[in-house]
Amino acid sequence: MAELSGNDAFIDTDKLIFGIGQVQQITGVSGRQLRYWEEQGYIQSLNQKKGAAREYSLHTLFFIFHVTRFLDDGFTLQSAVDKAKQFDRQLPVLRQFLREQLHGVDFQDDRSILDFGYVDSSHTQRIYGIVKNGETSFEIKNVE
DNA sequence: TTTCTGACA
DNA sequence: TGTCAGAA
Repeated sequence: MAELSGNDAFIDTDKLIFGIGQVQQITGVSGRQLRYWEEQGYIQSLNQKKGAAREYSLHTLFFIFHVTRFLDDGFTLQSAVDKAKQFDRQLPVLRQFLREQLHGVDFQDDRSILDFGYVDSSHTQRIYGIVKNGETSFEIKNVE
């Protein structure tokens, strides 16, 4: 039985690795830049062996993608990296919150309803997240 | 063929 | 940063 590290995901994302060529195709960042970014300590590749072909984790691939987004927004490389790091920090928290508080999703005619369960321990109100016409909102309903 | 390092414009 | 050379 394969062992899943990190989280309880069905796919062991730690085993999803990409070569520098793949990262170039996916993110649009040149190999020259990737090597430079690594040299500057902005990103990290898996095998730090000298002369060996670089490999990047899925996490790093995401990180690089986010950096390019902030770069496109006009940030300097340094601040784009900082922004990407901040974004990275949010992911575990967002995952945990959704995993524990999102009880289900209902699809109705014109809208989707996310069930976030009871508002508090009195169990008198339930809170829902609404997605309708590309807009989102909350709704609280009494459940006597 | 692809990637690596180092170097130059 | 792009690109080129010479070596894995």
